Amino acid sequence: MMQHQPIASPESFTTERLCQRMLERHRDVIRVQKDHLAVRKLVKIVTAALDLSSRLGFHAMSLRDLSRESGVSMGGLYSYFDSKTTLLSMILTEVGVTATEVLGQAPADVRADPRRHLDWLIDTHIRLTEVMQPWFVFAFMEAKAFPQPARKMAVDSEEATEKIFAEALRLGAGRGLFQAGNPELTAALIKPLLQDWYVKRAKYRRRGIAIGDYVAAVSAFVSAALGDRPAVQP
Amino acid sequence: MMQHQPIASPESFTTERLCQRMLERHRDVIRVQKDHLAVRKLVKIVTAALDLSSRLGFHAMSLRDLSRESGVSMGGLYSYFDSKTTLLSMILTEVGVTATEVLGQAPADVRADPRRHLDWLIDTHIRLTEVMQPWFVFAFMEAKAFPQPARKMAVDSEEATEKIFAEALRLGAGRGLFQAGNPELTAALIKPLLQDWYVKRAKYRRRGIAIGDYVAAVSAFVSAALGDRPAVQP
DNA sequence: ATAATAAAATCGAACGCTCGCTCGATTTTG
DNA sequence: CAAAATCGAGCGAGCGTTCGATTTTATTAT
Repeated sequence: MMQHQPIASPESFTTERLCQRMLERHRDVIRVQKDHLAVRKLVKIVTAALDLSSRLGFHAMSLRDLSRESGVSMGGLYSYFDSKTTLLSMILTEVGVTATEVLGQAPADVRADPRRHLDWLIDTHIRLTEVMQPWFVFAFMEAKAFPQPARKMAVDSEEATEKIFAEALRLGAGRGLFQAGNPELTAALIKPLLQDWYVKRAKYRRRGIAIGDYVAAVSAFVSAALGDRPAVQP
Repeated sequence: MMQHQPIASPESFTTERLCQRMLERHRDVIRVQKDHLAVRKLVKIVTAALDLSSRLGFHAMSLRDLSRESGVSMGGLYSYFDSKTTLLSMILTEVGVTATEVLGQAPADVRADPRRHLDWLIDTHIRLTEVMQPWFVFAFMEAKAFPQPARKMAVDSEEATEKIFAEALRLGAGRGLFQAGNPELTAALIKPLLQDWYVKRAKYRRRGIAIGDYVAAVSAFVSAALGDRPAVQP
């Protein structure tokens, strides 16, 4: 608990840690008091919820399904949320907060160089969504079913990410590194390239494309589009 | 009925025509016999279904919602499908078939030039999904809820589209027009750029980005990434 | 034109079932 | 042995679906 925590890298976001953060954030709703018990069950519940939702969608998942799959009784579930919709919001919140937090944490020296910053953003985004794949798919697919406040948060989180990209592009264009006539539009086009990795994860797995290949491909694709000449031996 | 039909352009796929095709394809399930009556109601039902689904998802839409919104009674709905799942499949089938059909119809002279073919594919894909936006969003979002056969069709349709892109890329690379080391992966990266236009349609509308701007941006982005130098005055 | 009529299309109340959710009884924990 | 955590049967509401009654449609006879 008190141990020193390194700067959060994508890999550090295990389900366990995410559920810990979830517990802290929703202490008012979660009625179980002992942390170690609460986290242990939360992991079971959230894991089952993400799994069931990914198969048929959150709405199609009944709480009886969730109870069976997680091994927590119907009544027990309601010690962790006060409605099915609250569970939805809790998961989404965690995704939004984490994404914004991680992507805003580029080291100063990386941020100073727009070219490196862009590569760092691409790499970090893809690696984070790889580690939290079920979470991100959930947020992406169920976003429309959110209650108003959570929904706005999802949109804001998406826009925040795009802003970070647009800022790096603008800075790079200002220094004559990129041809980015319209940084906002270019950032908007980079986003779906990153999202495809988790939205269509099964496709890339089927084709045997590893995460490193994908990062490299997106990175090359983007920098070529920006007018960066690919690195060649002199 | 007997009138001469031009080569299908994206714009020709009105809801009315799509429902006509839907009727022909599902004559065995649809119990209404008079075509003009059937098409008129199908338009109402499908329009309402796409609208309601886009708001909360297909599963969350009850048939009472659909009945109210479409103006067709509960019993009446069941003259047009034999289960809620069948309605889902009917809409998906129409999307898959139409996409494959339209994108495979590039004129011979266009197909002969990989550069033009690529631009044609980008332009046609975006314009088709613009005209059929609710349909494509539906297929994209509800794909996981499909019964096995319809689901496979969705995946196949997606792969078919990508194959057409990969083929053009391979041809162009062979002629030394593009740097496309891995046509499959490049095609896989182009796809989400096209999908973003309909999946995040609201975002682009909010930002005042017109379809022509988007087509141009994707086209420029892709050809830059492929090593095509942007056209400049000599 | 109009009225009569059989077929087609439409309707909506009713059925059985499953849903989200609650709460008193029971088990586990420290 | 309290307090905390967990359980699962039971509640009312709303679901997808059905089906006999009713209205609309297209055709025929006047």
